[in-house]
Order: sequence, then structure tokens, then C-alpha cells
Amino acid sequence: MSIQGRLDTFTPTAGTRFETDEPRTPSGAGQQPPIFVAADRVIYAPGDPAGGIYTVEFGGVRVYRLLTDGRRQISAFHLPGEIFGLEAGDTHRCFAEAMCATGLRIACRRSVRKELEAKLLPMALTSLTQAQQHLLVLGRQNSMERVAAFLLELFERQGGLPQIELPMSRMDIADYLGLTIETVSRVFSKLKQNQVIRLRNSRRVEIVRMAALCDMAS
Amino acid sequence: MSIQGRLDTFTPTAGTRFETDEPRTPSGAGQQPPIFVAADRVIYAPGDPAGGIYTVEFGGVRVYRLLTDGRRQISAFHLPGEIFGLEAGDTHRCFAEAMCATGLRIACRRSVRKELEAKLLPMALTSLTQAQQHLLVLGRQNSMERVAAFLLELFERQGGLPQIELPMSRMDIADYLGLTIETVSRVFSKLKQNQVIRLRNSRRVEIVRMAALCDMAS
DNA sequence: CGAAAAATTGATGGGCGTCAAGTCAAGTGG
DNA sequence: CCACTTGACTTGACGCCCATCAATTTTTCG
Repeated sequence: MSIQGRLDTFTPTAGTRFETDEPRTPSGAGQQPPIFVAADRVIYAPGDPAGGIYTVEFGGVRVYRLLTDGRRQISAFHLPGEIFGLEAGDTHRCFAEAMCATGLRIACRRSVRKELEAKLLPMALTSLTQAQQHLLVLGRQNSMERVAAFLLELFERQGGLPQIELPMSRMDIADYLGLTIETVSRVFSKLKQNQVIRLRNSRRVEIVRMAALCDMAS
Repeated sequence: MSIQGRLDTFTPTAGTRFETDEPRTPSGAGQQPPIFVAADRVIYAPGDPAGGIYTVEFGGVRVYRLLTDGRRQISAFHLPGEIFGLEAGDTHRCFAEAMCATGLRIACRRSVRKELEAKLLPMALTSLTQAQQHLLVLGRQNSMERVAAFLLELFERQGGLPQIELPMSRMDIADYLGLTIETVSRVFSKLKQNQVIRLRNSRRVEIVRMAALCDMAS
């Protein structure tokens, strides 16, 4: 386990909020025009007042927690069409950052439209189910299984196309899977070497042997 | 990572449901008299119809998932006063079992009382927050930090008494923390040796040096 | 193009899993 | 009451997976 801090990696971006002419927590009709957020900008941080409900239009978002020494765990990625930002209390407990150029719609929970209100509980329960599945991955699977599960998860969430576009860096993947970037890279290399995947570039993965990948995810 | 199955450990209990004269999913007023569940009895299993909302009266419950080879990850323990059983879909995805003699109240979600209905979203969000925190523990903390965090979590959830009663076995703790029973036992021994805790017996822990324990949880 | 960041690859060591033996507590039957 | 069994827990020896440290290579972007 890395004891050495890695906050230095984050401090340049942490604290750098996205800026916009749009109000961040609109009090109006619940839905607003999309807001553009540049890569690595903070969407919210622990302590910020919660209450916004964010829908990803394009790009991608990472939600994570930090230990005091800088170790980071990404609890979820959010891709286009997905919703995030709900919190138990009245302040956020996590960081949320754009992983790349990202478009968001923000609704205020207090004034959210009826049809969205009804979706909050199913949405929270879906997040919970995904978190439980991820606990199984982090607690009980080895590096190969973790990466395979990650690729299959993205495969499904991107609509089942064998060409997977990764909106996140190797470090994001590592901090999602509880590994290091070196280990993630080595597993990618081994999958490539075994003809299970092809890498057009480091952000573009093609699944060549789906069955093998499924087997590996255990 | 353990590849060898451990299903043998569970099969004797798995499939053994608790039996009662009370209907399992009452369709009446939402709340029912408490139901007694013996140790290691299955409360629900994957595939079972969901919809019940369970409140722990006494004892304790483990909720977990299995990999095909038997590796187990406990996603949460539920202690007296706590609620569990909500699911995203219409069938359960996890196992829930009593860890010891346990009393439950079961309410049906469809006919749940108004005051309980309003608690469902906060409850789901609280579970989500706890799962996210647990992801940080499993993904980024070492064995000592995991056990320390576990003891502090139980300390707080049992009301802040320095005497902690463990309703779960070492194997449950290991499967909650993503470790083996041997490692859990070794960490307990080291904490004992360093005068951080005292063990009256294997199920009863006294926190002697709270500050040290907090430091260790990082 | 040239500098900086990201990703890959290699060498090495440590933490935790695995295997095995030993200890302890609770229960059973003679 | 005591030998015996059984299961839970503890302790020890050893090995492997992955973190760490380091050096390239590749990609990105001014």
C-alpha cells in the first residue's frame, strides 16, 4: 500500500472549480441548459453544500475520496446519460471532477421536477448495487480479474460496442480498481499479448476475444 | 487471492431458511411483530423477490455476494436499529443471513407506512455513503488500517462504549475487510501486544488506547 | 520541433495469502 | 469428573502477487 502522499498530483486541479455564467444551483424549474466543464475541474468537493443532481451529457466524471496522506479511491465513474450528486447529508462527502471535457445538466433537488423526483430512489439503489459489486471486486479479485471486470463494465455501459473509448487515464483506472498504474499497464499488456484485447492507442480498447475476457472476470 | 472454493463452508447454511408462522412479505399495515431468526439462517438469497424492508431488533445480519468459486465479500453488517433489504430491481442480488440469534421486523415496501416511506431515500443514501467509505478501505488501506477502521466503526455504531461486542466470527470480519482469518487474527494479536486493545474473549474487545487506534485507521 | 506528461517495461522487495500445526473453549458421553 | 470430539481462533513458515523504485518509450501540446 502506498503510504507516500500523492496529493501533489491533485492539488493543481483540486480547488480549481469550473466557472460558468449559469447558476450552479438553479432555483427555477429544476432543469437547466447544459454546462461545460473542462478536464480535471472540480465539480464539487467535501464540505460543499449538496442538493444538486447532475446528469452527464457528454464526457465523464470521477467521484472519489481521499485519505489524509493522499491515497485516493474512485468510487464511481459517471458516463453520458448517467446521474450523480445525491448525498445523504446536506454537504458533499466526496470529490467530483470532470475527467475530460464534459457537459452537465444540473437540477436542484429541492425544486426538481416530479418525474425526476420519482427516479431518485431507483437511482440511489442502482448506485448502491454497483457499489456492492465493486466491493466484491476490490475485496476479493486479483489484478487480472479487476481489469477484466472493469473493461466489461465499460463495454456494457457504452452500449455493447467492442470498441471501448476510455475517458479516464491509467491513474484513474488504478485508483478505481485499487491498484497502481504500473500494475494496470502490465495487465493491459498481458491482455494484448494474449490477443484478448487490442490497443489502438492508450485510450482506445478493442475487445477481440470476449469469451476469454468474461472468463477472466470470474 | 483464494481461488479454492469455500462454498463448502456455506452450503450447510445456505438454503436453510428461517421458518416462521408470520408471513414473510406481509401485505397489511406495513409493520409486523418481530420475527426470530436463528444463527446462520438465510434471510434472503439472490433471485428471491425483493420488496421487504427489514429492521434489526437484536442480533446482527451480514449481507454478502459470492464469486462463482466461493470467494465471499460481505458488503455490510446490520446491527440493532438498522434497516436493510432495499433493492434496485424486483429480485435480490445479495445474500442476507443472521450472524447470531436475531430478531427482525419486516415491512412490505409496497404497503409501507407513510413515515417509513419518507425514510427510504435517506436510508439508501446512507447505505451508499457507507459503501463508498468501505470502498476506500478495501481499495487503499492495509490490513492494520482495515481492522482499526472496523473496530472504530463498530465502536461508533454500538454507541461509543469502549467494550465492543462482536456479533460476527473472524471469518465474517475477514470477508468484510477483504482479508483472511489468519491476517485478521494476526492484526488483533499485534493490537493486543501493543496495548491498543484487550481481548476478554475472542468476541469481546476493549479499546484501551483510543487515540492510537484512531491514528492507525489513518 | 522540443519539453513535459503519460504510459510502458524491468528489477526488487514486502505484505499478505496459503499451508500447516498448535491452542483454546464448548459440548458430549461414559 | 474426565477423556474425547469439534469448531473457532491463533501462531508459524514460506511463497507469490503486487507495490515500489527506476529507466525508457510514447504521446501530448505549446
